Order: sequence, then C-alpha cells, then structure tokens
Amino acid sequence: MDWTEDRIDLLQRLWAQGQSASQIAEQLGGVTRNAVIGKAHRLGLSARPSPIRRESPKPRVARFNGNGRTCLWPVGDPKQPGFHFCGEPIEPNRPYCASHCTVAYHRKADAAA
DNA sequence: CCCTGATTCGC
DNA sequence: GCGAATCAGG
Repeated sequence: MDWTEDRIDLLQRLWAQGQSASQIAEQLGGVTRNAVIGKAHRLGLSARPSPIRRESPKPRVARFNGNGRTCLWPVGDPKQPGFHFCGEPIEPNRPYCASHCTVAYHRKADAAA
C-alpha cells in the first residue's frame, strides 16, 4: 500500500478522532496497526495515550513504611479509589502519628484483661 | 491473555 | 519512508 495524501488524510482524521491504531488500520485496510502507528509517528502525530518508556523507571516504592517517618494509618477503604494513608509525621518509633497512635494502641481501659 | 501505543531495527 | 518486530504498560 502506498501512503497517498488521501490515505494519510484518513489516517490523521481517524487518529484525531481518537480511534485506536488498530481501528484506523482496519478502516484503511491493507495496513497493520504498526504501519498506522509508524506512519502517524513519522507524521508527527501519536503521543496521545500510553506514555510508555523503553525502561522501567518506576522505583516508586517505599514511601510511607520503610521510610518510617510518615503515618501509615489507612484512611478509607483499601478497595476504594480514595483510599490513602494518613501521611502525617509520626511519633518516634511508631508507625502512626500521635493521634493515630492513640487510636492504634488504645485498649479499653475498662476491658478487663 | 487481551488490548493499547512507542520505539527500534532491517529493508 | 515503510512496516514488522520488539518493548512496555494497562
């Protein structure tokens, strides 16, 4: 298949419409999604979704516990999107902030042993 | 395992 | 310049 102005126009049009490369390739016909992506990339398009990198620069772990300086009191439901950790400064040697330490370690004083 | 796009590589 | 191949992420 030769990339005529017509085809390039269609490619850009569909791409701009937000359709996936596979869809565009399918509608163009005779081209694979790779061809579409490759052409789109050469045209200067792409870069909509998938901000991938050729490496794994994701050493984003250990932020609240190995660190040992922020309160890791779970707030909300871990299954819920809004779930987070308290994050406030903790008491020395404790995993939680002062207030959450109180909650964490509070036993019922009257709860007989 | 499916999908997505990005980048790389050879023609 | 082209597209397959490979890589990387959801």
